[in-house]
Amino acid sequence: MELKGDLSKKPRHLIQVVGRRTGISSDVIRAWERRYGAVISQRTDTNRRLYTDDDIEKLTLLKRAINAGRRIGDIANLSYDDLFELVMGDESNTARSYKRPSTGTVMELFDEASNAIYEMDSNRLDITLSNAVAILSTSDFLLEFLKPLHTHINDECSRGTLRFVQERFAKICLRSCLSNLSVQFRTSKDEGPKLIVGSMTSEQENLDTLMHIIVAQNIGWDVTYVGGNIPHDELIHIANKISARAMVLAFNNSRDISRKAHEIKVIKNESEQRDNVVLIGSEAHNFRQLADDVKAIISNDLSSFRLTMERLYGLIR
Amino acid sequence: MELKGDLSKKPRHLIQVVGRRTGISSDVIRAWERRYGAVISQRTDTNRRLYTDDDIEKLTLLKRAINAGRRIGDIANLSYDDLFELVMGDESNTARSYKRPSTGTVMELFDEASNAIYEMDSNRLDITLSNAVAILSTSDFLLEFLKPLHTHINDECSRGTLRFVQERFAKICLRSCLSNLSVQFRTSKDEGPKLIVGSMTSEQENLDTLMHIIVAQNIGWDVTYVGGNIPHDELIHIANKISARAMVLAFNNSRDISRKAHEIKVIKNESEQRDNVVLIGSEAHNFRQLADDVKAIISNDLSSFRLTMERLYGLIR
DNA sequence: AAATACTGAACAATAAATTGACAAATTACC
DNA sequence: GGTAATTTGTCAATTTATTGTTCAGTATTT
Repeated sequence: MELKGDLSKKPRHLIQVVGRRTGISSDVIRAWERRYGAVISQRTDTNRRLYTDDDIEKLTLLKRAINAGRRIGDIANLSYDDLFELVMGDESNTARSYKRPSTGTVMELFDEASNAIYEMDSNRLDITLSNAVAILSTSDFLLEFLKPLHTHINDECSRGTLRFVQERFAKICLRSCLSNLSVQFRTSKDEGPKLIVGSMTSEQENLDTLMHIIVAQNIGWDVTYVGGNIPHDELIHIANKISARAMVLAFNNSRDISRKAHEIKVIKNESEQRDNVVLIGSEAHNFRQLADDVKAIISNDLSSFRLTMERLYGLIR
Repeated sequence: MELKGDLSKKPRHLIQVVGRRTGISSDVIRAWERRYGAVISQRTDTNRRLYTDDDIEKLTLLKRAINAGRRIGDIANLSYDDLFELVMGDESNTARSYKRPSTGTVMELFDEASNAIYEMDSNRLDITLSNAVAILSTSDFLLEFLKPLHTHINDECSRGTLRFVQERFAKICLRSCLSNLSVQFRTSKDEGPKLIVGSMTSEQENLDTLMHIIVAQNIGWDVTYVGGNIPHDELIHIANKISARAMVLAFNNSRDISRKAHEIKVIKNESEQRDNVVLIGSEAHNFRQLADDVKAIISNDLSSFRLTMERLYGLIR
């Protein structure tokens, strides 16, 4: 079914909506129009700006170009296609040297979220989280915002500054935000290679695992998440059933190391795709030796996980 | 159950009810009718407005559209279908293609979801769930679709037709859908009375509890959910901290009945709002005697829970 | 009799447009 | 290397449009 018909050509988005979707403030959108004619909107009878879907696309490209180091004055009046070429070139060259959003913004969001958690104000926390998603790029959101927030919560809690119920409350909100994000990513048109994510018996669910899922989806993997406490034979079953190209196992609990090690071996042997098992989580390091033996991969943090999954993705494609 | 049966076409709801269901104040509903002809209601012989279920649906969509940044004047006189497209586009940040099955009865949706679970196809399950949300009214979605699906999963699993990993996979998808829905409901400006939802030590999180949360939000409660395994003193703390007007406790585990009974008493005594404690879940019946003594309320199912919470909401307002 | 609902008008709050100014950062130039 | 010019995001002041809320007066329901 084609959605890109009439609708996307129709000017129908208010400037605030465009601002929220592109992460560009309304002031800037207007300034770009005034100064460079970047995107010239239609107007309503009463002079309100109305944008098309294509306008939003172009603004998003402009933002990406700026992130890659371009200056708005130089690129504002390029055609969409030229802009697209430009961005593709820039992003492949500058790889990951793009400019981070000013630390001020992240700090403010962080403080806001932290206060909302302390006050247990779920509305405010939700709003702050979705603002952060809107303003930051996905990897900044995870690496610069959510991951630090998560460790902050854990620290405060073990220090006693945060009560148990506050921790639980916060984590439920974060989980909800992450699973929300994950669903949004899921509905992409072309199906990527399948990835199973889960963890074994005696391993609970964990927010970090969800963050890893987002990263993998961001790369293009089609993720199936099965949660924690899954017996290894069940993991093998689902992996074969949906023909997964890789499996991610999360370890955050130091109990039963030897049993888990054995089960990892079994998974490697019995699973049809033997190559790609990735171990993540704070306790994954326990399997370093084993990983070498059976050719599993260990990823210590989100960044290295991204690299790993990008590499695997490239190999499979 | 017939989806668009006779009942839904019959004008039968007073404006007050519509206001509570949609979260739009009666004044605003009238203003929308007068100014933009948003929803033109039937009238009784004596000029009272009467609304159909479909009217409520449309108003709900209008509210969602406004949440997404639309202005009522621009969208009020769109048809239901156009409005639907609009909202779907707005709520998914990227214009993604929702297919809208025109004849999606509950049964078809149910089968589709059930198959997706067998196949462990998370994409299909997600899409089916969001279609169900879109097509059905909130209470139909919960009562006629999700609740049956949930029990179906449990049945199949205990019968052995469904593997453990399939159950877990399905429940994670449902949880994600529910928490997504809950966040969507949350973003209303006017703050309702606060409600704490959680459960005590040795009580795990449960999908049914999430469904109850949606129902409460639907009525107008401002829900703070803290999950399972929360010690009773922590529950008291958060209730007082955010000045909750009521507390919902979920019981789905038959262990430690007497300890829990004692803790309920403590909560009733020490909490500042003593009147409103509601016990839900499959094991809530164990506290029938106690509930009479300390004036707590027991709700066995979603429907009775809705009534209870509507009554409480009315008392507080 | 009290609560709820209706109408129409007035009011208040919010959001947007326009214009101009400012400051931080970058670039150009000597 | 230092200074001037340019670029560009942000903000304030003012005006207009939109929209939720309130109030007064009347009618209906319980």
